[in-house]
Amino acid sequence: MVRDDGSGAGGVDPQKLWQSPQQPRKGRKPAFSREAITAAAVALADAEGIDAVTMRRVASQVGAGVMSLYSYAPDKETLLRLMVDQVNGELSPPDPLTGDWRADLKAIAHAQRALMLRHPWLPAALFNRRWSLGPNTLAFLEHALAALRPAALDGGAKLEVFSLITGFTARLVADEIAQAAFSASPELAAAEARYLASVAADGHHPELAEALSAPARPLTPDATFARLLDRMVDGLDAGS
Amino acid sequence: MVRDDGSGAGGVDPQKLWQSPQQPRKGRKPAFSREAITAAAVALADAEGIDAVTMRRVASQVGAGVMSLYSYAPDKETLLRLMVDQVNGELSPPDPLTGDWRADLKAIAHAQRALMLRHPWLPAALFNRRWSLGPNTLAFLEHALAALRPAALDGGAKLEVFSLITGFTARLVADEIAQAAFSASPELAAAEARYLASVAADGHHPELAEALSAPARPLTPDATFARLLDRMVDGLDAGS
DNA sequence: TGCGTTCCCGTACCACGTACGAGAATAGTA
DNA sequence: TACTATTCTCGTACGTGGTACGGGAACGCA
Repeated sequence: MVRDDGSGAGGVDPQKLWQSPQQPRKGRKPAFSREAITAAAVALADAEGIDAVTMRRVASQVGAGVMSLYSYAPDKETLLRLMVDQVNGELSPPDPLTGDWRADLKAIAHAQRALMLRHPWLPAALFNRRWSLGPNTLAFLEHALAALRPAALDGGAKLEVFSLITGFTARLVADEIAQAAFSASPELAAAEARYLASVAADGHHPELAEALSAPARPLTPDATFARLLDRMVDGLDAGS
Repeated sequence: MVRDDGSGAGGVDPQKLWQSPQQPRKGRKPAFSREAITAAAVALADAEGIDAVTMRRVASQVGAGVMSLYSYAPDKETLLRLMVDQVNGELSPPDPLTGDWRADLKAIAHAQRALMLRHPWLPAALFNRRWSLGPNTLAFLEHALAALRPAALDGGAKLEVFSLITGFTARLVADEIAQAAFSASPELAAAEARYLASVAADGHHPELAEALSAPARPLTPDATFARLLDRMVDGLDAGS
């Protein structure tokens, strides 16, 4: 079951998860691999959305029985964490650092945004579960911390900034994706527009009416993201 | 099924949902009410988490049969939207505006944070679904737009700022809640600490090792939120 | 060859959202 | 007062989901 809030606090010991004790020599040889299973799950999520990622469908995609998956991940929640870490691997190798930490931070955010657009389920997957620091995620975090080295921030603040930028990016990309899906359905968009028009006309929401009556700026999502990111990053270096 | 990404774009016409055509005079009288059902769902989510909100449990809580709920909400997704709008009603009446839009915006964010702490499922509920503008949400949005009136922003930018502040608050509160749940389990926290220590000691993550070795600042979540909020809001007024 | 170990996966259970449709309650009409 | 149309209630049932259980198959080693 997909956790919808922050409670529950994840259940698997990270050492058991990420630091596998290599192959023992005895017993039947594994017919599949954690990587292949995770890749199949990612492909499914990319193609049909996160709801398509069920244990049955992932299993059939890799040619395994359903319960075989449980030899590679103790539960579905863990499989989702593996998915997140696997796609984070696409962030390597990152752009080399320039020494300008603001510019480097922006480059990091842009790379994350591109990743999230490639895997539209990623923003929600990040929001819904606690950070799970697999090897790829750790590598990228390490890179981000290196980028922040010239900034006058202590360790905790650096981690905070990284989390903030990631969350900011996830939110904007989620909006962007939702907006795209929404606009793709003319009837839904029309219904929404009709509703907003009736609200604006009811006399109880003058500010909203005015905000909606402003001419829609033809800004691309890219421009909006870049502009807000600049604001946010430039606002970060005001001394504590 | 809980939507986990932004796709799917919600399915109910907002006019049908929010602008009910009052009571028709004919037919059997309703035994329950949308408000009571929503309140029961909210109470359940507050007490046991969002996963406890199932149609069966909500129904038994209000003393109804399961299928009776479908006379008041066409599906579970809609019930979740009703929940969000109902708790947004707790934001009224808001603090009066001072005319200092930055201060007013901060007050708005603090009110939202308090609401989210009271209803820990709210951040994820907001993140996972598209904005659903029920009457209470609209009233609060109207208030926020009024607060932004003195700012030199066009209509679209005001809406953007509101969305940004809400998302920022949701993210920090989600972290805060997750952290609290995590710390509440000594064994989980210990396992994580052990894992991080081993990562820091592996020699491949010097920046992370340094960041973690910094003495933990004894900052309260309140202070952290206030500090980051100040940075963010003060960074907003740099001209576009 | 046998044994211990590891992995594969068919079957089964329970919980979920919700479609269907029969029955009960109500208001308007004759 | 009957009749009827309308509106709501809710028991049953279906399909799908995660996953516990446990028997059997494949492998390394003695």
